[in-house]
Amino acid sequence: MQPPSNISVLGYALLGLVQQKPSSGYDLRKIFTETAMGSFSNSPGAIYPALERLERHGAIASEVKDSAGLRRRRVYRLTAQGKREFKQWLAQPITRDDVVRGTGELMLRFAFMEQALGAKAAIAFLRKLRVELNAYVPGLKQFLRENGPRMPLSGMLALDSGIRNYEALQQWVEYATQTYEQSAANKKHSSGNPN
Amino acid sequence: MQPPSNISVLGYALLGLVQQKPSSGYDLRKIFTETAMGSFSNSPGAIYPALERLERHGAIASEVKDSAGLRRRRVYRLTAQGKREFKQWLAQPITRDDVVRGTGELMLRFAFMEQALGAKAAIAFLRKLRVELNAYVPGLKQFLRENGPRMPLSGMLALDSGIRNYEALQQWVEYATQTYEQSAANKKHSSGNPN
DNA sequence: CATTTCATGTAATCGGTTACATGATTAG
DNA sequence: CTAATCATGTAACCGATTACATGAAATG
Repeated sequence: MQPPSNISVLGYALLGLVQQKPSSGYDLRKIFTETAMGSFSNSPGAIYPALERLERHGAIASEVKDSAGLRRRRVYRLTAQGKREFKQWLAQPITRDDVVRGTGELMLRFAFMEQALGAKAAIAFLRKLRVELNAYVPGLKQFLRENGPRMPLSGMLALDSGIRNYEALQQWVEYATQTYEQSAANKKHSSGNPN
Repeated sequence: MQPPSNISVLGYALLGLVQQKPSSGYDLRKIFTETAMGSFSNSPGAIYPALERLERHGAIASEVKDSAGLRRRRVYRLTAQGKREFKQWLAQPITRDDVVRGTGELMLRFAFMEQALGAKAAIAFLRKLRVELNAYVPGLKQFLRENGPRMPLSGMLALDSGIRNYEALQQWVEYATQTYEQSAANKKHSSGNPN
């Protein structure tokens, strides 16, 4: 239990992916280049050291596989400790800072949330996100109303773009909440906190 | 004319701000904490070294002012070279990577564009952004259609959120374009490339 | 057989984070 | 006089970027 987890966002992204499926560094790089997770670096100089750090930290463990004529691959899987730390990261309360700093990390957390914490946690996350957005967005709009006229047109528009982003996020929160409630209604079992 | 400009995004944000108005490090920190530019770090350990680098690089110049009982302030202004490099950054063609990596930097560029390059450049920027978005977004939607059903619900929704962001941006591009065309029509002069 | 793709690394550099330090000025 | 705010720094650390290196297997 090293000095309290200093895992970077990239680190958590990697944890989430190896949790879904044990993977090699190469697999993970491919995910970053080929799927919609392109906001992360796919460079070997980022991923391989990050994996090494996570392994040293005890969050993942590796095993070299030499299967069937293919080149040797070092496959990582999540350890029990890693799962614990990953869940902790997911379960963090949403802060205003999370919303200000950009919603990328929040979305990353949400993307992995259902699998790791269950549907109930995902719904609670959405509820809290709605609250934070409702607390934050009106201030932005007010700022635009008050200062917009005095700003250069492009500056004002850039700010407007940011606001529209948050508004789109608000709408998404409603949509996502509905989707979850429907899905919870459809299958009557659902959503106990999975191991 | 040092090794070709290695200015960071924060660096360009600072250039843009001191271009609008010569400022001290403290002024700039306040802007990052108090206005909607909160995505940038307001920590002294980020800003003061960044200003020093920019000055060493020759993009800004400083002057210590001791005006009227206040504490000494080191006020930075943009140099001719700095203005040149700043414009270069603004005038860069929009790449697909700019769109994939996140639209924050693009918006920062747009926010400063009118003042530094004129309305025509801003309109051209919007046109190019529209093209890039039209080239990128359909692929994302297709990916969602094809893989969504097989993804965990929260993963699918997170992807959907990203797409909605891009769609909101597309709508904003239309709105911003119209706004600029109106504003260009209103004042018949407008939009020659300012010095 | 040559080239591409698979797959994992390594080294230099550098910017940002965190935390601490310092002094001057204003407010209560 | 004390506390808060103004204002500028500094130092340790660390993660990401960039670029290079290597070598094996598959492809043409």
